Amino acid sequence: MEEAPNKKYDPGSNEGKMYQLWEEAGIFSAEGGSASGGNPPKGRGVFSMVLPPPNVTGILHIGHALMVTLSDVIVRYRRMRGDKTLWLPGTDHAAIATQEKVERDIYKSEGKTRHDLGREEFLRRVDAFAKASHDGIVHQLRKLGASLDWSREAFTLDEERNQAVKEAFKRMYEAGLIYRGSRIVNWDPKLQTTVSDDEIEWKEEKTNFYYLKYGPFTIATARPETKFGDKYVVMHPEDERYAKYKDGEKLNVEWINGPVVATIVKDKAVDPSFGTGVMTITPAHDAADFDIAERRKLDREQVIDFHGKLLPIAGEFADTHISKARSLIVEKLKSKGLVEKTDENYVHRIATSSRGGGVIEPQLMEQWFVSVSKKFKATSDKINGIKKGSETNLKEIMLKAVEGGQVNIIPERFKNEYFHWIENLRDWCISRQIWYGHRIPVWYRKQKINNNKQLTTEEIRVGEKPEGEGWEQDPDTLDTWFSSGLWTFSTLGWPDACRQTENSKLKTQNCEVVPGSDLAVFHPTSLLVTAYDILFFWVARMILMTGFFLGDVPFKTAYIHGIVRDKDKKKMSKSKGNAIDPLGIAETYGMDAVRMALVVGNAPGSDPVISEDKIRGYRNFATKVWNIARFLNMNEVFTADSGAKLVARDALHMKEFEAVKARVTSLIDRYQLHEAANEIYHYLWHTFADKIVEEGKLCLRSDADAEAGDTASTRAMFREIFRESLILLHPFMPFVTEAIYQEHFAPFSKDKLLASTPWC
RNA sequence: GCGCCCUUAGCUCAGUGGUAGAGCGUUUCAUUGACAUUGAAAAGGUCGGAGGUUCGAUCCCUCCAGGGCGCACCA
Repeated sequence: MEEAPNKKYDPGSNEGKMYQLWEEAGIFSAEGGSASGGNPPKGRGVFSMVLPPPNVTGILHIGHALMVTLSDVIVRYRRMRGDKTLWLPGTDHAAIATQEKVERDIYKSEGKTRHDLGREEFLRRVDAFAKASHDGIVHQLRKLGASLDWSREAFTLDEERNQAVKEAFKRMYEAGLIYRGSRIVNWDPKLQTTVSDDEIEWKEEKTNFYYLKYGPFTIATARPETKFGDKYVVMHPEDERYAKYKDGEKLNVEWINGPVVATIVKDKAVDPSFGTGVMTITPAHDAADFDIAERRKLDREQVIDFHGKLLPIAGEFADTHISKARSLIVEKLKSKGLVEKTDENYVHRIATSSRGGGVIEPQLMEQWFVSVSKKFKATSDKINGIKKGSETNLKEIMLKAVEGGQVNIIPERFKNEYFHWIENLRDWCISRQIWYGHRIPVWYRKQKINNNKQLTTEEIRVGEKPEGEGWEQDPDTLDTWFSSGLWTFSTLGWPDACRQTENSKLKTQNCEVVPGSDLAVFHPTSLLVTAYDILFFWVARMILMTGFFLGDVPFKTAYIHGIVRDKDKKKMSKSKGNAIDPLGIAETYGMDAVRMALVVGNAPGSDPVISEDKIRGYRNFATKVWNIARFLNMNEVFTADSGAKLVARDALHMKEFEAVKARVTSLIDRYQLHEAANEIYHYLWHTFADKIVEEGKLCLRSDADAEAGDTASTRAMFREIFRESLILLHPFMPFVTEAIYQEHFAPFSKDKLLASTPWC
């Protein structure tokens, strides 16, 4: 026996068609997208978002699907509400991540390093890889149903964004916020570059803790291999035990490679209760030691080179890699009788690079930094607590923007983490010793900049390549987050859309926004949807950059979602093999089902657990909705007179449905998407289908028993509730709802597409 | 060390100051004209523990236990 046609909803044959329909109708464009045809009606606003640009390191994973779905639900809703709606797409060059990926691939297939290929050829390879990734990502975003305005697509490393980066660098440099400094940075000897504080992963390690004799003192250390240059011995000024030693006093001590002159330093940084209360310091390889050296103007000497090998200061151990040196040095110390005891169960934490897993070696290096505490004059009153013209700094801007409520973070608990992070924030090292990324827009002639020397304009230029001979560009590139920090406004036409005012004294940041430009219309953006793992990397830095360049916030609300977990609560990742590929699974169950599974039950900020079972459950729901439509169609509901007078029972159903509409609407407005989706799901299946339709069947079938008015009333009620249910469900399950709408409603509606039908 | 979060049905998670919800799983029954990707029903929870506030607490407060996370960090 043959099956009835279209018994099952077939996502495969519908989803592509529906997306094409939307794109061709131009409804995703900010100009034509809203239900009112572009210009927001009175009382309606403007709604804008940028897509957190996915890294061009490969394909999208389920976490992207989550972010895209949550965003798309809201964007589609706002569009149906009649707002002038922009959702701006783009991709991120992801500097270090992309470079590393390509380097690995090349090494695997050709056995060559980037140095073998040379900068130019290597960058060509990276660009080719990035282009391919980009194309895949764009394809995937369409598959996900993302209603993005493709006419405004951007890339963090394209020409416009490069202009923005150069301009931003220049203005910050001129304001004194970007400076070249010699500071302790996190050096990754494996990748041969600095990494930011936030890219550090701390790992616990059990190791030996050596108590060494240093003249009359005993010092404790886990890293004897760094101790060659130690000539300062530090203790707390009020430590009774060492009261007889005076600050600045010099002592001769026998040390690893012979006698050295040790200088006593009394400093409160030492904790008298830890170890022996005395330590020697290694300012070139430890941030805390460096602070002391900086404060007390002490010498600092590099002991370990950038490849992790000991320098000549180590004497006989010079050129030995630190991983091998430790045991050798301990042997020597023992033979000299300098090892007092060894604690074998010492647990401490070592810094590793989250990019490549290499052990970080703190190094004293010259790098470019953004100062988070240097004062400058505020250029606007837009952030509560900071007055125009008053002195402020980047830290304060980041703090006040959230504290004052200009940026609302959902869920609220992330505010605490954010504040905590800012309190401890140090200057941001923005230079990277890699090739892929925005080259630092600084040119030198004759000599390089250094923090002790002021260079003239004959020696340094910032911004654009200067005319004339002999200029050489800084070889480094910028931290990828420098360009993504500009994202909300670099994508909207900054700096061109923001003319600098000639007569302003605050030339560096101040500018006038060109009326009618994207920047004027859409910035600050309404909402940012992103995962909590980049709260500091990105969210905080956007607030920093926008605060400085526009005196404003980048977005009014940040909706922070979690990290997708598998059934065992493990983070999904390709390397673990537990990842669900959103597109692969959607081929089986349909993208609508994947989207619902990502939304329902996933409270803001918490980690959603996604399993194939859950997706299958919502696939069943899509089929259910499809079959409701089939049933109603069989019973001539869609061709019914929608103006029929409703009998009391049907009017009651309508009234109850009004309450559902109100709840769904209010829940979306409050970003309770997980509840909103659940509400409409329940209503459609377990109230409308199971109760109202089942009950109405009698009325439709046994015409003999029913009054004509009853039947007409029931049909009209079915038609209206179902039509509006499709509207409520559309942001969550856009494909199946549009397919049903096209088949049964479009010919009778003056609006052609469900996606641009006004919200009910 | 400072701070945050979680602990609810067998599993994974929502939720609320007033008889507890979803997905999946389990049990029973129904079914050839929307849908077995179904329907009807059932089993299953003293909402981590102990106090407190309240007419009433799973929800608010305090403490405790277990788990997770952020930041800082000691040589």
